[in-house]
Amino acid sequence: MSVSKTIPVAWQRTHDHGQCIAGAIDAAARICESRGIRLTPLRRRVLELVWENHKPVGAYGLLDELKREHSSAAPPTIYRALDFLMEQGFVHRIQSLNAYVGCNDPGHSHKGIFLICNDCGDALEIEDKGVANTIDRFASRLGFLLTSQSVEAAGLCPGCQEA
Amino acid sequence: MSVSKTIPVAWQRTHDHGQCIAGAIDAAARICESRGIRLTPLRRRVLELVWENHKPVGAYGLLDELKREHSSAAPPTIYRALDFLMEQGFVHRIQSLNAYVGCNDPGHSHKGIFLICNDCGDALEIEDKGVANTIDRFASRLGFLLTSQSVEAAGLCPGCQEA
DNA sequence: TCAGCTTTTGTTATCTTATATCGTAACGGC
DNA sequence: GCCGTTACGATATAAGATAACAAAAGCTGA
Repeated sequence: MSVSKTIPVAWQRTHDHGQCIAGAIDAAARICESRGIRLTPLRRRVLELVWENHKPVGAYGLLDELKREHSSAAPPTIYRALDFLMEQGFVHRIQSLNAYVGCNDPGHSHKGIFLICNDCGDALEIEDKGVANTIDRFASRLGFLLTSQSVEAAGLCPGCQEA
Repeated sequence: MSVSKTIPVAWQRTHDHGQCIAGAIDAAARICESRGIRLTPLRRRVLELVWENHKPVGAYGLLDELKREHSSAAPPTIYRALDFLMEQGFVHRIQSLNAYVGCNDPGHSHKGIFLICNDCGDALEIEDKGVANTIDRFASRLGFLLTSQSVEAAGLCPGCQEA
């Protein structure tokens, strides 16, 4: 894969999928192993499908793909798998899109930021402590006990601005 | 309204609704006036309904309330009104709840943070430049052109922790 | 090994949220 | 008063998510 000079590398990371999928699945498998839980064929396949789309995908999009090879699949099939994958931190849900995307860095804190392109639909996950810490400070100042947070920003990615 | 000593005042702001509704409607009316757009009776009523619930409300919840007095209301009625109110910055959408809430401070930047209580369902809007600026910096560093952002944190508010 | 438990998946139905589409009515400038 | 624009009415349907219960698969220990 060649890297354009006009587009920051960090943005392109999302597009660099070829080998990433296998890596992500392997990582998930190892994590499951170490946690003593089961990455069943179904769950593994859904995780693959999430990664094979290089963009956030809706649950029913995944379901359509899964049905091609697994005709018994129904909405609960997908949602159960996604719930599992999210609990384990392998997949993120993009709230503003009702869509799901593979986590670049499972095992980590999951307090990332998503930059979502309104044109091409791609989403870049940024790991950052700064925003999360600011939110933490606000919460504790107000006596609020945090359990999760979601930071999403939408706009136009470098590639789509050119067009 | 009395202010508990164990709960930070800022959190309680959300609950102080009595006079706020009229104020919010008036503010919206003035802003519409100055922008040369129309706060029709329907739109005004939907804005009131949003405020009358002191928590984020779903579109179909609003629709049920609207139907009582306006039997012709249907989903598009509510969604059109909400779209208008959001465009004008009078109402926020809470992505993680698919729900809508009045904006404490229309006319302002709309780069707030929401702290959402998983127990009582209340949402506190915090105006903060820090998080927004951090996101802006990330975006411009990556060449991303921002148009909107959504920062939501969930957990337990002070009141619900006591229980 | 197989009985009994836990976890996962199958199956059907239903619920919630949101849009598409097309027709009609109200408003506002000229 | 005409006419373009904007707003609303009405129906249908898409899209997203969950409830509830049955069946199968995997694990565990006698």
